[in-house]
Amino acid sequence: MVSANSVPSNRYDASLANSIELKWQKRWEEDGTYHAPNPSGSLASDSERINLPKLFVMDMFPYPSGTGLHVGHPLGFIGTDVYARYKRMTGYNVLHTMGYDAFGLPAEEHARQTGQHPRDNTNSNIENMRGQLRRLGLGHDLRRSIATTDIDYYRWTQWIFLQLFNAWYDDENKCARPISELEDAFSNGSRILENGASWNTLTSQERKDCINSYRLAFLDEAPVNWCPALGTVLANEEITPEGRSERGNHPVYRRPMKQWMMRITAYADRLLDDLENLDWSDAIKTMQRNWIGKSNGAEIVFPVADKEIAVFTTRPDTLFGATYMVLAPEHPLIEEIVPSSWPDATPDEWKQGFPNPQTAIKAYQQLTAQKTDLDRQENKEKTGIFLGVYAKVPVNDKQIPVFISDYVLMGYGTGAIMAVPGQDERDWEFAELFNLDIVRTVEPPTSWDGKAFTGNGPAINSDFLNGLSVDDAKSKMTEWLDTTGNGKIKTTYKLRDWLFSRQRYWGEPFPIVYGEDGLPIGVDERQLPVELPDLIDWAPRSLNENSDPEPPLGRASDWGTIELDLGDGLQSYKRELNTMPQWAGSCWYYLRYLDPDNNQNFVAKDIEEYWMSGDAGGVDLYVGGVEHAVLHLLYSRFWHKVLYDLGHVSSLEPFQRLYNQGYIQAAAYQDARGMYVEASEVIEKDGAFTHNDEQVTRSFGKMGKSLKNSVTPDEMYDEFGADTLRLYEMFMGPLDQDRPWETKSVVGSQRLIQRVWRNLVDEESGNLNISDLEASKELRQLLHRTIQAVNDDMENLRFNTAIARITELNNEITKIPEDTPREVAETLVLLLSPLVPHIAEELWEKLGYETSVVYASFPQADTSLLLEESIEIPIQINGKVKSKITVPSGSTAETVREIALQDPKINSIISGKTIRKEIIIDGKLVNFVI
RNA sequence: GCGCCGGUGGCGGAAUUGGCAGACGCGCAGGGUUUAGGUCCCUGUGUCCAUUAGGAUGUGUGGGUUCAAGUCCCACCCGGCGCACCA
Repeated sequence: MVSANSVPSNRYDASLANSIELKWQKRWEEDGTYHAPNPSGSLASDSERINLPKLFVMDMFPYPSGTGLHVGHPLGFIGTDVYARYKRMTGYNVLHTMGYDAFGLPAEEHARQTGQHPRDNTNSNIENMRGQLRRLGLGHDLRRSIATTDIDYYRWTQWIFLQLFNAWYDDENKCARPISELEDAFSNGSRILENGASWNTLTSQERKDCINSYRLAFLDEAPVNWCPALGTVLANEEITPEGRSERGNHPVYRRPMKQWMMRITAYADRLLDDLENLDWSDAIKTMQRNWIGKSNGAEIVFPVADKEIAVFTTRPDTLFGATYMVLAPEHPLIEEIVPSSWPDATPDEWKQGFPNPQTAIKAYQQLTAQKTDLDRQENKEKTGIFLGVYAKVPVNDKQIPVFISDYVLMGYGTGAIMAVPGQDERDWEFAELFNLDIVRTVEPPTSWDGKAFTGNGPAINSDFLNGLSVDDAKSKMTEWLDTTGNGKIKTTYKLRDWLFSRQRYWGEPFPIVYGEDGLPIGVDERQLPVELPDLIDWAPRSLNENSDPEPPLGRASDWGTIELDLGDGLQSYKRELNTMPQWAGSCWYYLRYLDPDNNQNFVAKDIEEYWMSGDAGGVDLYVGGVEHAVLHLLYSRFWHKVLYDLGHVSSLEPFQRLYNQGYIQAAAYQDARGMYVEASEVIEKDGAFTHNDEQVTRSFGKMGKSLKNSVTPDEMYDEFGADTLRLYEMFMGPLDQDRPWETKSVVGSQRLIQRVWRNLVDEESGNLNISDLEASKELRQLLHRTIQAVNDDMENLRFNTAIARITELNNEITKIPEDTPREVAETLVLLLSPLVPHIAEELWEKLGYETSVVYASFPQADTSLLLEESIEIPIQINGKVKSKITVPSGSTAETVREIALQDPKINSIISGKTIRKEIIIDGKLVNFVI
């Protein structure tokens, strides 16, 4: 039906946009337009592009959730797509694809609720998301797409696990090596056991235990984070600062359990040092540095009763100022040293009314155990109690009292400190509370009126250190400790080993079995994959903090036992029933993109070398949210370094350049009860907001289901089209910044495409409407200045300003009364094509090209056209602009000065006055000071 | 408390090395096209004063350096993020 109004039949509107978009999406898929050739293997081709420099662009892959995408999700995906398209047009073989991080809790929860197998649910979610991303026109090489749940994928995740299981960390050479080399070294005597025992005298069981204790993936009985609500244990990285689960915010309890661990601590120094060479934001680097938490210092041994207690300090130079010692309430030696009665002359305030140290200590320990981590953090009032014993300071033989207090943490250092109130604020506070001695060992400045002095200054009250600076005193004291055997240099880290097992169904099974001796054995790699069994029983279990975790795989009874021949005949083995955490699959997916069909190897060596080469090597651009700063990014770097050590990859780091995109936020509305109401139903009137005639209040937050403020891409396609959505998201602001979504502003981006279309195409007939005449000099100059600016912006991911420059150019084209000259029209289409690929393809085709615009050359500026013949220069008097003059470019300062002085306005201001100073900046401005 | 990032019109945001603040877009106002609304097109739009010409003022606050400061320096306020009794 032709409507009564007179909208031209070929106006660029949503329906035209949609038909163009669907046409090209189909064409691209049929033509394999975005297929990037590999140097060999199943994805090799005779394409010349293999000879171009490579570029590997990647997004943090999404979890395929059941609710689908909202417009906030694809911001980074569009950004990488624009960049990848730009680089394709400037002569790169670009690899860009998308995978799915598809193991995880939601699919399992869904299975519990519906009885549907997680695999079915996951696969349909992936299909749904693929469709949504395809509709956006993202230029992905879909042959390379993987899901972590694919058996052909997790087979190799298991293979990498075996690499870690079958490796140990050689501290001397600072790299991972095959575990067989360690065994050889022990048996031929080139390496001796830590406890000095002889390898030959060990039983075979003892040898296995010894070797197992060295593996990079190992079983350990250690306090872990047990979350009964989720039914699983969790890594430290998955616990919030409040001590709850990151997912779901459930309570978490610390309990010792035997679990799989990854020896990430062995890589602490390399993970820290190699940050230097990465092109990552300082914010993320700082977060990783904080998480690793390295501090250099010394371990000093204090005799206490008939025992020795080691403390860790970063300030060995202050040892002469140690006036008491504090142990963490959980310190294992407490029970062995606590006496049955208070020593003579113990001050009453140290006893706190308790009849003897043993009851006092017990009471304090109970008090601490009741405190949550949050209490312990928030309430920083010092508390503690005297342990009833004294320690001897090694350097001056002073007897100092030993306390326990919860301001000392068992999880850091040795769980014991020497307290130096003179140089430590916390110790000063504690010393005041218990009336303990305070000895300054660093002289504060004369103006100092504070308490503890933590700055630099000459050592005092410190015998052989007196007069030395803090740094010199540290090294001298460390030397003394070392030669006298009272201590040694020590480095500590906050980083703990990575808890790697989960009691979940929907994850990778471990390629591990247990023999009769109960020790873990790695499955032979030829027996991979270890496939997840199908489960029937999805019923939830009610667990509490005292329950033991129940791995769901334990319910698949046949599966748990297996007959294997591991070299000594067919025997029965028990399978590991835990599964790997979700981070396992995301640790290495970038490598599988490179060679997804390879069934001989996780990636072929030459293909890996081709795509991962570069300055320091790795993915050339990795874009994603800041929330993965320490989890995924740290784990992935760790695995990559292990693979590097074992010779499986060629680059030291996985991600050379990391870019954190911002989030799209949107207005959210709450009613009087504080409940969120559907944002799309809120009506604004005179600055007030109502929902069903009820007053609501507005705030801004991350777009999503919980704030009921989602806008879906589908709504945007119906109203504007995918190109408009892409353009709007790129135009909203810098890619790394959060920005509020405003549906009413989207029309501006549609107008730009509409005007470009109208400048090239007759809206009535749909025919090309351009001229073969040359562009005017002015237009051509503007064209080349635009080309220059857009290239610069694209290179630096500044898409918002690139779009502004293109808009300016198009506004000028709109103003010329004649048809648009072809050279301008073609350039405009090319400049726009990374941003709005569908309409660009359509126009490119109309312009007579038979090959895709995707591989056309991006315009390069003719620098000779960038110089202007004449330029406008502002003339200031006393720094304020009073007039402007136009002079030929390249005019001498003297000429500019003459013309400026002749300007009538300037002349009238300065006539009769003396010019005290003249500033003439070539081509920029003139300033007369009067 | 410590560290990092940020604060520019009604709104999103532009401004190489200090050199014309507010590019580009939204919104708004006026006009054109249209029976009307919408679409589309044109013009204007930091604030204040002035009918106009023009003038003053202006980048969180207060100081400073400079011929010239959104940009550099000092002190502070506000917002976001990270770390937080780490010895």
